[in-house]
Amino acid sequence: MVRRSEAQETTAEATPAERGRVRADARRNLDELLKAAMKVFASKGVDAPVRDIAKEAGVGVGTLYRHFPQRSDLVLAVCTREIDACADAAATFSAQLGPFEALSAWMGRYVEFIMTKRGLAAALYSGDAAYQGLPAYFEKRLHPALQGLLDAAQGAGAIRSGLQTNELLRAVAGFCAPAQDVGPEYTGRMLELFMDGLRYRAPA
Amino acid sequence: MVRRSEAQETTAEATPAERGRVRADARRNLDELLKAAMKVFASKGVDAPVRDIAKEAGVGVGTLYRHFPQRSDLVLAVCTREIDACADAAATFSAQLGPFEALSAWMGRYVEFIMTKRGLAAALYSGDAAYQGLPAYFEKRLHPALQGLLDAAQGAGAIRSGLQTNELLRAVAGFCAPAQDVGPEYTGRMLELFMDGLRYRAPA
DNA sequence: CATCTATACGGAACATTGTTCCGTTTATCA
DNA sequence: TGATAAACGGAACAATGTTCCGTATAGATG
Repeated sequence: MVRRSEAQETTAEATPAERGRVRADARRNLDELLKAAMKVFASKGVDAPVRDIAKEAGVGVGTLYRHFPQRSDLVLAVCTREIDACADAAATFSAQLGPFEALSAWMGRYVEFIMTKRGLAAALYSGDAAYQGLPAYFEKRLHPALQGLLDAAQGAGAIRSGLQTNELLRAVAGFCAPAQDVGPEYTGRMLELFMDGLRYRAPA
Repeated sequence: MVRRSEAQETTAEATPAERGRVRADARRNLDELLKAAMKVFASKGVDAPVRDIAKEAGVGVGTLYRHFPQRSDLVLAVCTREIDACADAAATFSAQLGPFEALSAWMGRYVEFIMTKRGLAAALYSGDAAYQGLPAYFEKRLHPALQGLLDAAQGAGAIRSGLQTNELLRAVAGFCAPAQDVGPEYTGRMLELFMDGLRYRAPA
């Protein structure tokens, strides 16, 4: 059980990637792999075979393992990427919509994110050391994103106050978890209910 | 994806086991397998290889599969058994200890149960159809067990009222989940804190 | 443009599992 | 004691993560 991707390198030699000179095909393949993994994970869950991902990316398994020494590294990379995307969507919605609509839209986006991660919760709770850092990253990126939206909506008097940001994230993720077989209408209805709850005792 | 262990048999023929005549060695091996699985799951987590369990039981894999057609059936059997044991402990504690002490002791027992199930949460959240029924069984057995202890302790004025039984079960399981590497002192301290909370505003 | 070399690539081969199959053993009964 | 249905053991198969190494190529150099 060796920890990879440590912060400090023990050798003085820098790898090519660290010197900033990466061959074009290498970078292209890395992108293809991430795209492919995102697609395959979404359709077959995070337990999908590596070979499927390599094939989808039009690449050999050797190449996959060159970029992601362990299967879990790939899962990690995809998750990080999608957490980032979800967090960044908050700013977009804020800029384009009113406070409550932005909040509501983001919650929908968040539910979408959770739903594409069938089996991820399993990995997180498995105690596998490879995923130890994920919950912290999840919190680090998603908490501020939601916090901003909540503050704006509360400032506008659109929703009640006294809400715990983390609890909202957890609750929504929670009621999505058992929704794997029941259709997407379920999560839609639940989220709507939830959002209505938020504005039930709103000042305005 | 065929559902096994259906309630109704499609054929009129009854298997020997159903007629009540089971060979002695078969029953003995089944017991050995369950004991072995409990031990191996506890030490290596529920992802332990079937071969390890068969070896621990002193039995071939064929025999294991004769009794448990799928790996998940064995996991299921062990879980059911341990849920039962945990639920039954409530009555024992009630009979031997005072209301609060019984509650406290059972909570300790419950934490112990949760902790031995490293990786079980993963299985539960994985969406694997084999484990669909487990959460319901968990609730069915553990909720009444805790409810009785709470009622007794509340009746004696030892703890506050207005508690949601399911929430307590969930919360305790929740703070045990991330405790896989940190020593058992952590869960001990947390549970103590938790129990103190329960009696903080107690009538007596 | 030709050549050279570090880097990356592909996929066969290996290791670790879950699962099946079938020849052998044995408990039970007459 | 012999017959036989039931159970047993473990080799063999299949799926999947991971490693290895011969081959191809991007990019630098002359």
